[in-house]
Amino acid sequence: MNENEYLKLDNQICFALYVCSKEIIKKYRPLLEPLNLTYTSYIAMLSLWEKDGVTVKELGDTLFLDSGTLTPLLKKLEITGYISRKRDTHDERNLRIYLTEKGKELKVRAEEIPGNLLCSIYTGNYCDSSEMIKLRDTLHKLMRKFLASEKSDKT
Amino acid sequence: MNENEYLKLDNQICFALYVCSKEIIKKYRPLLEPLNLTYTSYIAMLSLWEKDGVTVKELGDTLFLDSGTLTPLLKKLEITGYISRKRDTHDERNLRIYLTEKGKELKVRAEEIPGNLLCSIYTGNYCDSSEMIKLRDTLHKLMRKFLASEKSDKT
DNA sequence: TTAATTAAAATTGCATACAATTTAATTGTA
DNA sequence: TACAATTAAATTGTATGCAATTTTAATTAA
Repeated sequence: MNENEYLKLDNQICFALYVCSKEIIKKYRPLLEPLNLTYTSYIAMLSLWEKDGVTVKELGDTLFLDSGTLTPLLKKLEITGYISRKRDTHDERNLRIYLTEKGKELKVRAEEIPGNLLCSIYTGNYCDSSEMIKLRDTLHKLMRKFLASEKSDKT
Repeated sequence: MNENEYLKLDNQICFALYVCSKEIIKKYRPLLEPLNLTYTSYIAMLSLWEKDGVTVKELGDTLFLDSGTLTPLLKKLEITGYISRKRDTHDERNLRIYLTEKGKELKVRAEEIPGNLLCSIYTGNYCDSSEMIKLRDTLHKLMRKFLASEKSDKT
């Protein structure tokens, strides 16, 4: 690849990631709207369905989001009635997020979403399942790198 | 993969794309700041360095962005002095974007960015170059799918 | 034990993204 | 030729994202 090629849009991995991420998120919209969720609140719920009672900090570490994004998002989820926000009794700095009954019940309705979404992506013969698994694994390797480099930033 | 697994965050390809895209864009920031560019204005410049004189619509098709995002972005690039915006003489609906001399000169300074960025991602032994090429190819397949599905949306 | 430091959320300000609507220009058609 | 339909930008409104700062609580060190 010569000098000039490096600036070509087609060679930018980040641009491809950016486009694919945005386009898939657009496809989530009609599936999430009936549940009163946006994509960001959806991944927050996914995380909480796996483990709730976590602090904003812990949730942010999992979702790669900071309090500037999470605070208003979680306030809305509380208003919608899916979660409650309570200060930790032992350390008042921590705000802990708990699923409400309504929030727990939502999981059942959410279960059909991944399948519906995959339908709109997989169909056709562009990508087979093994290629998607390989994709996910490569991305997870990258994510682990970001986690590691964030730690070293603090040093 | 059983029912419950589908909602696990680790199995969401979109979440992995979303995180990787955001984290890489963060790494661009310090490299782009000296050039007075944000990530979005950077990809707009990348596209214009390949081909300028295009309409907002054409640029939007290339970047997967709409006029709601591009109009304010391009106005800023015009103020910075990298581009000029001129209505097409033959069809006044079209706004054509041209690089200024300053905008063309910027390309030289931008040439070191892809290399610097890759350094901050590749280093270590998590991802080798062939894996990144495979990643890019898979993402390009997905992008072509999005293009195709957008066309069919209009039908 | 108090002052300095650290830590977690919240806040502020700026830059996207995009759906939906509006405005202006062009095209197709009766 | 009028006029409806279409098209391209721009505008409006909502929801992020994140850097930087502020606020409050807890911890550490003098």
